[in-house]
Amino acid sequence: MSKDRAPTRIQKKNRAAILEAALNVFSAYGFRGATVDQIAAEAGLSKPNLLYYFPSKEAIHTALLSGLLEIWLAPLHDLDADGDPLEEIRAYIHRKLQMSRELPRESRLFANELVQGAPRIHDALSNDLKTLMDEKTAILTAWMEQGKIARLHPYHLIFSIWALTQHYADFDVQVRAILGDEDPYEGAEPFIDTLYRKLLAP
Amino acid sequence: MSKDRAPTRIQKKNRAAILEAALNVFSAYGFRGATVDQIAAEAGLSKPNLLYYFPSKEAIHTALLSGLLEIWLAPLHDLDADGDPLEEIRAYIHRKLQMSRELPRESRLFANELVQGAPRIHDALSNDLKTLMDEKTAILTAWMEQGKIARLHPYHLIFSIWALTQHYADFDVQVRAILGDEDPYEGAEPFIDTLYRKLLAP
DNA sequence: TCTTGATTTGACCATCTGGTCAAACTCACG
DNA sequence: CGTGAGTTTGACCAGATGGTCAAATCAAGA
Repeated sequence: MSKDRAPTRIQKKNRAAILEAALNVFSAYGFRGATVDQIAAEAGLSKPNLLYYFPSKEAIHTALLSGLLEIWLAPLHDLDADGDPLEEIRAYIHRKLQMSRELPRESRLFANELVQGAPRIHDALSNDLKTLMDEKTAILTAWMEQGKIARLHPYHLIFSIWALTQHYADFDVQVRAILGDEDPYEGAEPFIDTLYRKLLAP
Repeated sequence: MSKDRAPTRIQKKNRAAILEAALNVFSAYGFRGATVDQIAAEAGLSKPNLLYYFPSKEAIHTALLSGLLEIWLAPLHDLDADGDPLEEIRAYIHRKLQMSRELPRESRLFANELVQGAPRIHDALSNDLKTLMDEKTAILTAWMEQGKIARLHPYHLIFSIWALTQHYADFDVQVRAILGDEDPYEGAEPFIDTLYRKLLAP
């Protein structure tokens, strides 16, 4: 592979195809359960060809995760201290729920990693995520002290939003086994909205 | 192994040791990520000896899951139509949260399975779980119609309880990366209690 | 104690899996 | 075109993994 040149047309196409395929396979089977052959087949490449673009299975996984982490945390990043408290939080919830609906594979990719102790993203959790959390919970705390929203444990407030929204992507099979044909998000959206409206009222 | 006789002392001990070891390993690495050698070592047996008690890796996993499913659904089973609505629900939440705290491995065992599409317990979800859900949501709906609790989508109400309680077991690493030394359940218990108190008020 | 069934194990096997490599092929550009 | 860099592949390898088996060891009742 070229040393440091700008990526060729083919490189761009194949790298993208590999990451897309890896997202499918890793999110469905976990790191250990996924095989390089499977990813290669799904990307329409031979295994050696895939390994021409990424040095190892681990490298693909890392590239995927770090590439997606930013997207994943973006909604929380957007929480604005200067906006209307209730509206900001509701917007955050709305974006998170939308992400569960539109990016369920990404959600399950992280879920797989987390359930198994996050061996490959432990650092990102303790650094990037922790920092972002501290920053945003400070905003929540300020709102609480100003009496703009109910006084609650700010960390658990965020946890609850994560839990409620990602549940629908991560445990999709279970939700659908119970709801049958009913669209999960049809009911989830108003339910969660009501929940936080009641919870956050000062 | 004996055909159908009562299990010997040794059989009892070893089967129990295997299931205990398998719970550790499967919950931490998922089905595919776990190895028979690892389970055998953790159970203090040689691999062939382990396979003398269970015919295959799959069989161990199945035995574990079906053996635990009952325990797992017990709290919901206990929800009593004749009790006080709010107290019944709060007691259910309390039991679920306690299970997350005391049986995190079991929670992650199911989480691993669910995130990956529940290939091995799909039937149990559509049958046992679905049946139990329908039965219990009927109770909730009745309570709502009697004006004893707020009118909400009963399925999503249960989902929310699952999501909020299991989050602490399943994504333990993430929670701890953020809370540091603080005991997650210390804050979670009152937070969740407050949440449902506000949510369910008619 | 002796015997018989239960238990344990070392050696082994087939398959899968991540990864390598040299050779072949393709493409873009002068 | 021709050429060199970029791309692709068949063949291959070492180690891991699930599982088998015959032989050895152990335990408990007659």
